[in-house]
Amino acid sequence: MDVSSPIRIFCVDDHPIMREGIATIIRNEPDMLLVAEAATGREAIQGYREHRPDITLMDLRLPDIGGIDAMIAIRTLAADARVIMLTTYEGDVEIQRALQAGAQGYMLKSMPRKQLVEMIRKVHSGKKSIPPEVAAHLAEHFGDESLSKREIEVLQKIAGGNRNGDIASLLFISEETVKAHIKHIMEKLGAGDRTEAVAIGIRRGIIQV
Amino acid sequence: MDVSSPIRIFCVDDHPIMREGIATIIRNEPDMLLVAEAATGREAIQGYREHRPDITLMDLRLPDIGGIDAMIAIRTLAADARVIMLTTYEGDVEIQRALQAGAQGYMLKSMPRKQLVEMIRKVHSGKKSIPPEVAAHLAEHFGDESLSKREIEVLQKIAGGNRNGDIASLLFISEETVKAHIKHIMEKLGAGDRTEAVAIGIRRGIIQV
DNA sequence: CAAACAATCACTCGATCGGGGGATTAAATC
DNA sequence: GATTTAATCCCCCGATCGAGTGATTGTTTG
Repeated sequence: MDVSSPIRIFCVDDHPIMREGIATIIRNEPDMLLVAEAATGREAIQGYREHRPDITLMDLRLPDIGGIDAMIAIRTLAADARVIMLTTYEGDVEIQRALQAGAQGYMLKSMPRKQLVEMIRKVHSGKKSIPPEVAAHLAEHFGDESLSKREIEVLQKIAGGNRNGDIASLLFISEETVKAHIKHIMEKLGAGDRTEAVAIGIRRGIIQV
Repeated sequence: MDVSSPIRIFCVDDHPIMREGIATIIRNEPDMLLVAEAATGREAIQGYREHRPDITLMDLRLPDIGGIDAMIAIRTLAADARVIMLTTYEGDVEIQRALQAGAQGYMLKSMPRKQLVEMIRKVHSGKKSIPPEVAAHLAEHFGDESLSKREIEVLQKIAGGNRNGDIASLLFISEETVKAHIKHIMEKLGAGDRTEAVAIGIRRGIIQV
């Protein structure tokens, strides 16, 4: 291990206690250095620009700009940026989106310390890293058709208690079209009715509550 | 501050990183001492019995026995046990249940370090402590009628995509009774239809997804 | 270019839902 | 003992939903 150039780490999380924990873990690793912290997506982008860290640990849920969007912004201004998503489980859709958007690692907050530092080293060495627990969640819905933008929009309205006619008015389309969308949503999610579709959508992170 | 007898703290959380953060924060407070850690509800009860801490910091979501039930068990064997719930926001119903079950404090993981140590001192001195952010969530639904056991059961079935007839069979009651329950559920939650009732139930922590 | 997909709309029809009116019983609370 | 609440059941009926079976247009992709 090259002591002269430690892995420079940037930690983004809106929970101060969590940041404290990450800071302490990194402090105990001689080959790592925490160079900056951020609590929001905006701060994350700004902080990356300033510090140019080797590894960015990014929470998914942030107050202003979400973790995935912040990562996309960072990777736009530095395509080689290495980002590890560090979060509580949020539904397979979020994992998928994060990896598609270029995350090199996806770590659950419930995992042991050791696994975190191992993942940091692995990603720093240029490899991607997805723990088996995360991969399992991903595999569970692998190959499932994902909802289109419009379908998600409709599902969101359904969750709000809107009837088909209401949704039609809100989206400026006919009620028949709404029904077609709902049919597809139910098929894709494997739901028996609109209500189950909402429950599944929330569980899988497709819509927010 | 009496240096000879620090506040003895017991930390229960299934996230190792979070425990590390709490440990570090407490380590920096000269009048506090972390005497034990636990990662599950069962371990929490066992750990309390062994260490008899002054303050127990308890996460709401734990793998085996939930935080609230673990607290109830602890308070059964030591009625004067002081427990602070430390969690991400889970819905007002959880806060309410925790406080009703005897928690002396309710802290969100998104709050600053300082507030945590202040709460620990306050609760140790015998006061209850609920931060304004948490109180606001509580107030939002204060006075709302809560769902009965049966109603929650029905709501859970609705979320599973069951039709009224199915629910009737599953619960060995008539479909008319199911409809009566659903009517009450929608009234109490202020939902326009069964689907919105499910969305609200999930958001408020009444049913799990 | 063909194929696949997203998004739009139309018509029918039986099943399901939810509002409106009740009612009874048992348990808990006052 | 009176009141409240939970849980159960009944009938009627219009509104809504979801299945079935279509179609058109534009975009993306192999």
